[in-house]
Order: sequence, then structure tokens, then C-alpha cells
Amino acid sequence: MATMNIEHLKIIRTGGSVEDRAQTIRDHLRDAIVDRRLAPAAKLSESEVGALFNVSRTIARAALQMLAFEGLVRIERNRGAFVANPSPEEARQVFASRRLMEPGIAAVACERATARDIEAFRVQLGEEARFIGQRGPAARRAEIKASGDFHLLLASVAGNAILLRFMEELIARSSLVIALYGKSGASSCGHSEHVDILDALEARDVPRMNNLMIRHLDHLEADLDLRLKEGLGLKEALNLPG
Amino acid sequence: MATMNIEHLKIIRTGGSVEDRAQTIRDHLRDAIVDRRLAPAAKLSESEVGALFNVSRTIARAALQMLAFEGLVRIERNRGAFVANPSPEEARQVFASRRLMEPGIAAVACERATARDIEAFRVQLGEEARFIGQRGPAARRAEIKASGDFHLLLASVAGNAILLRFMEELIARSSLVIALYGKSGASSCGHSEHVDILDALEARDVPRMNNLMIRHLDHLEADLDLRLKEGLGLKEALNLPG
DNA sequence: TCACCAAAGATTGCATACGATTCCAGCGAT
DNA sequence: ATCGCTGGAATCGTATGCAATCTTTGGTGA
Repeated sequence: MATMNIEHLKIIRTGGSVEDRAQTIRDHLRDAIVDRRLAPAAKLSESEVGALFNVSRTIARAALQMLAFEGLVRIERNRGAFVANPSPEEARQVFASRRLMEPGIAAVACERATARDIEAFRVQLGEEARFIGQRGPAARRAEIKASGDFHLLLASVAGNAILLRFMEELIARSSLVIALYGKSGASSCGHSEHVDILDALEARDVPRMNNLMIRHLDHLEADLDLRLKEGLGLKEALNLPG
Repeated sequence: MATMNIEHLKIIRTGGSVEDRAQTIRDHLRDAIVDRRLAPAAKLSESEVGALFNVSRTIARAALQMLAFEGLVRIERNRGAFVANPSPEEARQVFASRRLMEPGIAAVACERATARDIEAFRVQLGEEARFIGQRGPAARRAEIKASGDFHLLLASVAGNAILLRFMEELIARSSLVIALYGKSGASSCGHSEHVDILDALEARDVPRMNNLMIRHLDHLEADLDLRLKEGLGLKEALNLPG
């Protein structure tokens, strides 16, 4: 069904960590989904996932259920788990949620950011800059990921663990949405906006921060082409095998 | 530690629904936690939960993990699941998150509410009013729950499934926090504020709505006594090794 | 040739079994 | 009397087996 195969995942060292294995698998799967190494709507069979990571179906199942909670995977009873294939409506809701939350988060971050935080932002922006210079799908994915990390850094500076978790989910889903519906490399334009946002942060200019953040999110969403696939749920199902 | 026992849960009909049993169990457990029929820090053993609902540990475990994702249950490796015992800091973060999100949600709801929605609000407020007249812990719990449902209704009217889910988590955790740290019956005062908010909603008066919502949340949080148990967090930390 | 149906194959849902870890009671030593 | 140790009980972590469900394939009849 999915042209892109699960085999592309990295194999994990078997015995290494005593930590929760399901969590490790979830993280790797999430990375793969957000990076689009796993195509939307790809089937994630319990046995296959388990085999790839050298664990039983029990563990694989737990990892898949975690991803289902985050909205990155859809589980259908008696049918299995599939990489999420967000509808345009879902995409809109993801961005509506971000527009609702991020200005406030940015404001809090504005008040709390330390010099060390600012430095972390600079490093992060450096990462971003590295990728916008490069071409190719890999660099593009890395760019999307780095761009998301900027927003996550902002949320982590805000110092609210609950909001950070919400943002982690929204960023992950955004990455998926952008990969699905993004039409241009406008995210490079996103980079300069990130720079502006950091400026406002350093200046502790909350109103400007709010303004910039809202505009930034508007630009991100404006770069999506949400109308094409509006009615094509059926056709897409046919698209996958070809 | 937990004087309150898990036995107080209702027993479920065994064969009834073909639907997901883990979800049903999760719902019942969540109700019990939010209603404080299960004391904070109470142990939720997999076998016990499974026995109570006539399912295997597999299902019980899944339900407990769902609750852990929502922050209502804390799972410690090799030790088991416990009802969450939110720290004052967590309580503050819950309310900070609500202050960040709810004004925006209310604004959206303001624009989208239909006549039918308004009617649903009226019914909901009627429910609330019924409980504030009664005395006793049961009525008090019902009141907290009804109060939460008002906010959930608002979120559902806003029409964003993601935000609704976030709010469901925040409301559930709020109920827990209020039950833990609330000092007075000030939630009855909350009822009149709900009435005011509904008025603003009908009038489509977004700025007034924002104002009322922020004040309402401030009042809710002001009714908490977060300092008393402040030092108990430390004692608890020392409690763990001993 | 197409539509329909039946049986085989594959995959999930769930329960149970077994090893691993933690907790606790009892006992002996200091 | 207190502390530390040891053995057992309880509980969790994980793998695996069986039944139920879905999908597919091969065949049959119109």
C-alpha cells in the first residue's frame, strides 16, 4: 500500500538501554513520520514494527498507541495502525490551535528568557540557517524539523510543562501537515521571521513579539495548499499503490 | 497512604459493549479520580483494576497508560500506577495553561455559537444551579464536575477538536487540583460568573467575554490554597527512599 | 466478462505464562 | 534496641498463543 517502506528506519541496539523500550520506539517512529520517511497512510503493522526493533508485538503495540494519542497515527479496530493523513480541516485546526497558544507562550517566554536561553536560540537559528542553504529533500525535511524546534525552544523557555507537551504535539502535527500540503520553500522565509522573533525576545518587546508570531503563523498556513486534496480522500487511497 | 479504596468503583456489565473496553475502563477511572472517589496517590494495581472490570491485565494496563498520558495517573517503572497527586507547581501550570487558552477559545465560541448551543448552555447552567443548593461532599463533587462541563461545552462550541481535547485534559486536572487544594465553596460564586459569561456569549461581546473569563479563572485559582502543602513536597521526596 | 461468494491467509484483540524487579517481614548481629 | 541482611510474596515487564475479524484470492454462475 505505502510506496515508502518501514524498512528505512534505523535498527536499534538491542540490549543497550534499560529504559522503556516502547518509548524509544515511539520516538524513532515519530521522527520517521515527521521526517516523512514514513508516508502518510502507511500501514504500521505490529509484527513488522516489533521485528524491526527486536521486540514483541506487545511493545510495538504500546508505541503505536502512544503515537495514536499524539494524533500522528490512526488506529482502526481490527485493522491496524496507519500513519496519520491529516485532512485539510485537521490542518486548519492545528494552525488555529497554534495561533491561539503561541502568542501567549511567546509573551511568557519574553519575560522569562535568560541570557543562556538567548544563546540557545542563536545556536538553534544557526542550525536552521545551515539547512536553508542546501537543496534536496533531506535538507528540506531537516529545515522543517529545525523550524519546529525553534518553536519548541520557545515553549520550553516559557517554563510550563503542560503547554510544552501540547506544543510538542502541535509541532509534530504541523510538520506532517507542512510536508503534506506545503507548496513552496517559504519556510526559508520562515527563518528570517524567526530571527525577527528572537530580536523581539531579546528586546523583551511583548507586543512586537505577538505581532511577529501571529504573522509568522499566518505565513506558514498561507504556504499550505489546502484546497486541492479537499475531496480527494478516495483518489488518494488509489494514489498510494501506484 | 490511600485510605480510599478502589473498591468504590462501580462494577461494569461484563458483556455489554463490543466497543473498546480499555476506553470504558479509562472513563470510569477518570470519573472516579476527578470525583475523588479515588484518593490522590492511591495505587491502581493492574490486577486489581482488571479484576474489578473483569478483564485481563492487558486491558487494565492500557487504560492506566491512557490516564498517564492525560496526567491523571503517574506510572513508575516496576512499581505501578498511582492516582496523580499534583504539586502546587503543577496546579499553577494547569491554571496558567487555562488562562492562556480559554479566553481565545471563548472568543471563537462567541462567534460560532448557535441558538441551539445557547440552549445547551442554559441546560448546563441549570444543572449547576441544582447542585449549589445542596450540601454534602457528593453535591460538592457534582458541582465541580458540572462547573468543568460548562467550560468543556464552551470548548466544544469553538469547534476545534484539538483544543477540545487539550481542554478536556486541563479540566480533568483542574478538578483534581480543586478537590486537593480548594479551600472554600467559592465555586458557587463560580456559577454566577458562568451566568455572566453566557450573557456575554449571547451578546457576542468578545472583549467582555475575555474579561469575564480571565477574572473567572483568577477567582478559581485564588480559591486554592497552594502554600500549605508546599513543604510537603519535600517531605514526600524524603518519603520515597524511606 | 463481470458480479458475487466462499474459503484461505493475514492481522489484530485479548488472555495468560514466565522471568525480573521491588517490597516487606523476619531474623540475627552489633 | 537498631541496623542490615536474606528469603518470600507481590507486582510489573514482556513474550507468546489462541480466537475473532478483516482481507484477499480463487472459483462459480449469469
